[in-house]
Amino acid sequence: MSQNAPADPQIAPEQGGGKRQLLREKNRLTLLEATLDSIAEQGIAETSVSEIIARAGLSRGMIHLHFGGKENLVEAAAELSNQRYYEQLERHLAASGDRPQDKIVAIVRSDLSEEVLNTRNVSVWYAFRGEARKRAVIAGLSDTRDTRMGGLAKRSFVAIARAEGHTHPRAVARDASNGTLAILEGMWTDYLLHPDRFNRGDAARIVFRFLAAMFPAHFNLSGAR
Amino acid sequence: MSQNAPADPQIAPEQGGGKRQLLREKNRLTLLEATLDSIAEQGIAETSVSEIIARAGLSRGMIHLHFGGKENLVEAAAELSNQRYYEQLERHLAASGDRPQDKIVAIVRSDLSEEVLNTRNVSVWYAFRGEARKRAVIAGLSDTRDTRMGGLAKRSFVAIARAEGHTHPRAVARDASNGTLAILEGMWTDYLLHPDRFNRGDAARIVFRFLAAMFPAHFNLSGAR
Amino acid sequence: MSQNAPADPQIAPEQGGGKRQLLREKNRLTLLEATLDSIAEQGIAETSVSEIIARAGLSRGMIHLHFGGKENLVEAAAELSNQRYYEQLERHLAASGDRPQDKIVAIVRSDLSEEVLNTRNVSVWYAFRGEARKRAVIAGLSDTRDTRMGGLAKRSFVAIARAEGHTHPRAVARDASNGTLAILEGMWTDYLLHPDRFNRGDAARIVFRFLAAMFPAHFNLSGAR
Amino acid sequence: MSQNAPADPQIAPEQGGGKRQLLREKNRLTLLEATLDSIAEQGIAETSVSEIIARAGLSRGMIHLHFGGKENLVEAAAELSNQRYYEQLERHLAASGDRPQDKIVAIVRSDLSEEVLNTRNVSVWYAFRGEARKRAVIAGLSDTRDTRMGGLAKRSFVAIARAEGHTHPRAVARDASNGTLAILEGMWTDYLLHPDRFNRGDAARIVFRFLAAMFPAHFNLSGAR
DNA sequence: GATGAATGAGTTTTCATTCAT
DNA sequence: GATGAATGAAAACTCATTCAT
Repeated sequence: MSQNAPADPQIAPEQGGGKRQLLREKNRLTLLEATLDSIAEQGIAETSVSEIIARAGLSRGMIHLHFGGKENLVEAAAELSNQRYYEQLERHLAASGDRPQDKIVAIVRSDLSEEVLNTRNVSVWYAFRGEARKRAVIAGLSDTRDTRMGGLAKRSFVAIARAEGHTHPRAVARDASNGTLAILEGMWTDYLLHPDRFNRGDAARIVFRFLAAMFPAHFNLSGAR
Repeated sequence: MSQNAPADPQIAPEQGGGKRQLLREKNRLTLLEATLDSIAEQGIAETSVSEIIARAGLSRGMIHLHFGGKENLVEAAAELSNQRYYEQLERHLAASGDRPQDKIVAIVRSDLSEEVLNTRNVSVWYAFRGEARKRAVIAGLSDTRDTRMGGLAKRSFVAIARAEGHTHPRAVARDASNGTLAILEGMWTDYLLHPDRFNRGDAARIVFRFLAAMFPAHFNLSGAR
Repeated sequence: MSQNAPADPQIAPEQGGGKRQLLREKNRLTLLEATLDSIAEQGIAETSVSEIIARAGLSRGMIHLHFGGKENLVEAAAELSNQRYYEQLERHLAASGDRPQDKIVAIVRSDLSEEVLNTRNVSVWYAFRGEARKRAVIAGLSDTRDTRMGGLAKRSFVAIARAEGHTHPRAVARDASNGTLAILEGMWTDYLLHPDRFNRGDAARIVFRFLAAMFPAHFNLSGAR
Repeated sequence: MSQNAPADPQIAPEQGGGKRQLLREKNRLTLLEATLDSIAEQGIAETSVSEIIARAGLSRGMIHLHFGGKENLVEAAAELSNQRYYEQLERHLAASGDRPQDKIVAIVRSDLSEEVLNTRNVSVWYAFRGEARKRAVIAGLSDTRDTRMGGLAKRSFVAIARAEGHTHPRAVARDASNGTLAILEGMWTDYLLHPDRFNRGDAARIVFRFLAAMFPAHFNLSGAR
């Protein structure tokens, strides 16, 4: 039953708690990963406490010990998933050039990268979306996305639209920003429903097909100028 | 063994027969509507049999009498929702002009219309999406969408791309079709997460901003030429 | 659903009810047979009203119309089964000789005959036995068996024991009678548990092996002198 | 998915461990006894989970915790009942002499003893018999009986038949063995249907009346030479 | 008289949570 | 701190019976 029982905590009782603390953190993470795995594979409804602890190889009580209940655990898992999404985004942005079109390209590339757009993430993402209406915490995560990513995209597109000489650069930029993020959303749905026939290259080309049409001086089909 | 095979309503819906049959059909529909209401408001996980019958004002046994179980009921509800989506689409298509751009406009208008894109539908839609990975029937519904709607969109865009003189009209059309449907998907997500600040006009304008950029001879910001 | 619907009773409404009465009786019997079939194949617990009407091809209400409820139907089926058992026994007795050993042979032959000892009957019999403790009516049926068959067997053995010159013919006869009926019971159990390897000839030989040992002047291994 | 795999109690029943494990085992047994009581008094069909937990004074969930469902519980109860039957038999055999006729006497005595042949056991036994056709596990228990007990009886009778100078000792022994076990079966049925007028002495005498007739040098009416 | 849709009490089962060890 | 046996409310489902047609 407890083959994966964590190392005996009695081993170093007066060492200051450092090891203990580390173990705690490790168990916490194991539970979160097990939860995300289960949600990805079984869906939220099928993700029971028993399922989670079986995957984590930890004891039943641990969920309440660490998270105070299943609900909190699920929300923490949503937050973890969201946080990882942003870490990837920031990584891509950090590695990108400074021109506004570089930022847009980085956003698109990140959103379609294997690290972000994969079966597990997409499954988890849509499972949480299905819960968004009922769970404030989960709904809130998407807002963060809007704020951080939407703001950056919009600012970038304003610069691009100005450079392209549009008469109403702000209006164009707002639509371009919302539209780009919407297409990316749509690509995720496509991946969800057809993980086998989905193709990252095709997805990127579609996005840039639209962007190139709108801002020919800044984008082309290959993804970046 | 089920008490009654859930009678196939298709068998003899209009053979006169009478009040009995009609009432039966009405009850069936009441259950389906109650299920969709509950899914929209509580999510699939919270949609219990008790919840459904309380909303429907019908008896507990009826769910199993008509559908053979909760699972089948939920799937039938998904099918009903899907079917209604298509009815709206066909209505818009029937009322549209015959030019290819008219068809695209009809698709966009239908997808963003109040009858289709409303809180209830979007909630239900995303709840089902969260189940798609686990339920073949529900996943299948989206395929239908691809087939019927995707096919029409693609054919329309091929004609448009040719008329615009694109060198690779089929490739352009394929991307335009997938991209347009992807944006619409994204708009639905936007509506899901921000039903209050969502604006149909803005959404349509964003779509047509992209389409106008790509096919300036066929689309403009007002939605149709 | 009602493929086997009985002939329309409206056909001959004022013919004096003769046909109607006949149909009633036929439906009653169809229900009883369906009940016995179901009990034999599924056991009493699995024999639901739905199961019975599906087998009988009759309507749900009919059970209450004819028997006033499932319980009565099951008891009527038990009585029918019991009655048939006696019919076979009487047939064998009527066809037998008049000597006491002929009667014993007839009882044994009847009890081990294909018409009496077959899968359906044995299954039904043991299903009812399992209920005997709870259902007075069913328990009562076995008493009848004791009375009629036990009485005949005992009287026959008294004559046989006297003829064999036993010192306490009544005591011997009582034991021989009870013992013979007990062995036959045991043979039924054997058939229940091993219908494939059961052999009627072996069963008869075992009975007569015991009887021949006890009353060598009246019985031998071939079953009758 | 079950919350806990129903822990196999064989795994570590005597490893010290402690009160926890002991209590668990006690609860398991309490459930089994309550089940047997209920089956004996109400029959299998009336033995609901509610009935069992009311008798056991334990919680509803425990049945699924320990056995994974009612079906398994009933089968475990059948096994327990069977096992106890064998324990009594072995006890009688161990206390018996070594001569073959002593073994036969021990089998008969055990089968008719108060510890084995009592209202509860007989009711339970016949309830299970009624299920044998549907439940492989329960049917299998009777096979064990055949194997262990039938083998011993047959071997004993072969020795007896040889000593009595029978020309075909093996054939005689086989019939004597099957016949003896069949009579005992029949005695159980008699007890089931007439627990009040059943008399152990009479039952034993009937058995030995047959055996004495067949093997006069080895058996007499008092039960053993 | 016959039908079968409807009922709802009662069944089995699930599962987040608790808490003695 | 960690464990996992125990709990019991609530879930899905069954099914004999009723009764409008």
